[in-house]
Amino acid sequence: MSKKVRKSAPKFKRRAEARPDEVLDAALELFMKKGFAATRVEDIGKRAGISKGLVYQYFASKQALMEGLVIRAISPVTADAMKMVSAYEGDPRALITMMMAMLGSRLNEPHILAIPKLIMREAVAFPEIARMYEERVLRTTMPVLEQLIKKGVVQGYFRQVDPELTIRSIMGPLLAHILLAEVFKIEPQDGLALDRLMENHLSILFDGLCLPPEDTK
Amino acid sequence: MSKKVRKSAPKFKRRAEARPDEVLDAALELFMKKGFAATRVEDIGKRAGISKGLVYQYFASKQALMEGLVIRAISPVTADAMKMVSAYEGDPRALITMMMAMLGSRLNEPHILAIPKLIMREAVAFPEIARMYEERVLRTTMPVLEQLIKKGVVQGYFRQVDPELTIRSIMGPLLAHILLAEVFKIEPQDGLALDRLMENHLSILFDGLCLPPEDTK
Amino acid sequence: MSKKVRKSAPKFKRRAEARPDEVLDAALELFMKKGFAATRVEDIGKRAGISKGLVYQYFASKQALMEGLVIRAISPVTADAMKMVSAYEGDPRALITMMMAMLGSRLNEPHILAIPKLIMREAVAFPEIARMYEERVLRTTMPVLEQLIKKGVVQGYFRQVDPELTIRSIMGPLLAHILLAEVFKIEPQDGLALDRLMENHLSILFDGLCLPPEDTK
Amino acid sequence: MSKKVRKSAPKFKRRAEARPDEVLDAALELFMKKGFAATRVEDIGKRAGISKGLVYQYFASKQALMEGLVIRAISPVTADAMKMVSAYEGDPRALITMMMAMLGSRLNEPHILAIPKLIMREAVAFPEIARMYEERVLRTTMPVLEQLIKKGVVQGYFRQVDPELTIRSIMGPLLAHILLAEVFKIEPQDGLALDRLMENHLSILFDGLCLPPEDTK
DNA sequence: TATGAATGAGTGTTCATTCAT
DNA sequence: TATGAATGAACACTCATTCAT
Repeated sequence: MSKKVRKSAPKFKRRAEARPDEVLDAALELFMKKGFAATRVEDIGKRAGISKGLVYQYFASKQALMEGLVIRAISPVTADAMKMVSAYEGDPRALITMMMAMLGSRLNEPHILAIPKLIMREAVAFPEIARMYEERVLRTTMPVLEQLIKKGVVQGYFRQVDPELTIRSIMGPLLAHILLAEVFKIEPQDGLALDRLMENHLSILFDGLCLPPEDTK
Repeated sequence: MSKKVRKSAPKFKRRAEARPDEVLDAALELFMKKGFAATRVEDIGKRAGISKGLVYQYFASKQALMEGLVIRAISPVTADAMKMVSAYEGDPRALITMMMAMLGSRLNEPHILAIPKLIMREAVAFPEIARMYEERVLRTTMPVLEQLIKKGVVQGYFRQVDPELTIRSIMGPLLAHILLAEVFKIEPQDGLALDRLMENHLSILFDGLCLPPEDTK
Repeated sequence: MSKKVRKSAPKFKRRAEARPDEVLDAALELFMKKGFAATRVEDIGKRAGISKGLVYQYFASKQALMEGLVIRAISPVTADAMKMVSAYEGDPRALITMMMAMLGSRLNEPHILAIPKLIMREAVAFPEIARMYEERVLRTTMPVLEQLIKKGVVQGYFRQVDPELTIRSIMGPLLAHILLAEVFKIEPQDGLALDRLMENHLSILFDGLCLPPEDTK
Repeated sequence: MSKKVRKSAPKFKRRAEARPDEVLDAALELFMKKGFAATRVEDIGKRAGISKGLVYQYFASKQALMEGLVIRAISPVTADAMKMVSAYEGDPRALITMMMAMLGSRLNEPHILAIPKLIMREAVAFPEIARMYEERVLRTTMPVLEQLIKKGVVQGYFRQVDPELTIRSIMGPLLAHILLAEVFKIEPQDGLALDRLMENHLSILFDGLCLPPEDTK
């Protein structure tokens, strides 16, 4: 019974369509900056330019924001790229190089990069979300990439190697760099660094780290 | 790691010196399992077999527990291994292989592995800790490892490569595997997988992924 | 991470044993005065002389307070009185009169009366509690009371009447008075009123409202 | 009571006059089912087939809905019935029996019954409303009913009894039954039960519970 | 040293109420 | 007239931290 009547002048704004997306943007930004637990729903609202209560109009709970973030990020990632890859027929090295470059530049967009970073961080608190990400992203991409290696082996481009482990060798430094950069704020010349890392890395992968035997002689 | 809660007869007198360590063990276990924010100080005490209040006798705050964890983990890692490495003179490939094996087996101990994983996760909330870890661990090890590559190049074992980036190429898959395994619970045949991954990875690094030119002909 | 350190001087008190009971007393008082929904847990604590947080040490939730209230009230009511009744052998009118007097005086204690009044009010919001009350109190007392009427009929004290409905005729005005008094604040000379009501009521029940036939002639 | 939510084609033009009534119907239904506090204004609107905002066009606040409910219920009850009663001249037992029957059947209509039940429940939160109900309903009816008893005594139909208390004896079981039925969901054969209760009750009241003296002899 | 009772700041969430459209 | 987007006060509940014992 102790409801009080409004007293101060509220300022309304009204503009409903793009809101959920803006709220997700705000949530992502804050989750990244302070972590899920330390982010207040009210602050998400504030950053999205709306009130706390309106956030709940779009997302049923703070956790639903987290889920919404992942859902939104998952769809576009998967299908197209993989279709292209599985249709490719020539020298796999060219494709791998291209893909790594593309992936690198994609992951350079904070918007995209943020999601795997976020999942990585909050996976313990949200096992279902990590599972969902694995299911939808990893389970889709890994087999295709492994096929790529297998074809390369069959067609005589590569030595006999374990496809799955090789994929990990290829992707590993990229992921490790991203994740460590996240933690240790290696951001100044970030874009550059990533390109150079991948170039160096692929050159090693394809040519080997060691000097070729004939040069050694 | 697997401390049980003492409930009945305490041995003789509580060896108070070992306490902080047991508290840290408990904290580490819980921080790993549920994350820092979701772990209650009381539960840490319970797992260490003491009361909530006594935890505060040893650590001034929950955050101090986090710091204590990192402090404790940092010292032993650095010095010895690096001294050994910088003194090494022979074929760097052998040393790298050995080191990766050693690192892999060390990181297979959950006790050791937990710290970098924890830092990775909670770095956002504890920037100082991430900084401290970078300062004390990374800044010490990276230059030594880079020297190893440089020497390898100078002595004619390796091609001309960027030492820093190459270290990242070498370490990347190991780190990536560990971190992704963490998130996506790739644990069944974990130990094995890591060994095989490193073997495959180093073989690629050293020999190259591609078939040698004379075989191609 | 935004936990602040205590600043003001807290005053502790410490005295644990009788606390849950005191909390229930406070809760009962406030639930009666303002209703369940309008009562704040903090106010319950305040009235019990403790903090909000400590209330939760004893009762897991606000609703648990409600349940605790009913549990506490239920036990003493049932058994003893009913045992006495079922052992009684003489003129049931005397027993009924006595029981109504006793019931009336018991229900005059606000402590006792409050529970059925509370249940009545909040039953909609807590159907399980109403059910529990019915189960434990009504199901125990009604059959015994009906037996009393049946015996009275068998032993020639009463006319052939429906035992259950007759119990309701007997108890009805008492209950109705209590409940209406609650709502319409008929409290000034409450005690008196209730006694007089019961006396008048039982006299009517036993002798009938109408003049006896011989006086009518 | 059983208004359905209009979803599609609205008749012609909304007959705005009937709206407040429909809103009150919806409010009553929900207040009964879930209690005042647990009922959301939006749900009231939804059940009335209008929007939340429009509810506020008709009623200034949620509490005003409560008041409106009581206001609407109060008027029709009072005058007519009482006028009839005070004009009655014959054997008051017949009138009482008839009135109880009528009252019983009236109170069998959920629409009518709901108001006193609601007031009973929410009286604590709305003392003014309880007061209003007392003022307008009880203060009007009780004196008339008491007159009925007094006349019965004067005209030799009844023994010397306290009129007010006797009214309570007569009405008590009816009210008690209704209220307890409310709480404890005694609804299966409800209508029947009430009839039988009143029949049994009045028979006891008029003839007494005990066997008449001549039968005892 | 050791306990856990006690505190209260902090935050997720709800919902009555307002008002731009 | 009608809508529902928008607001923000209010409150249940948690838990780090303190301190009497």
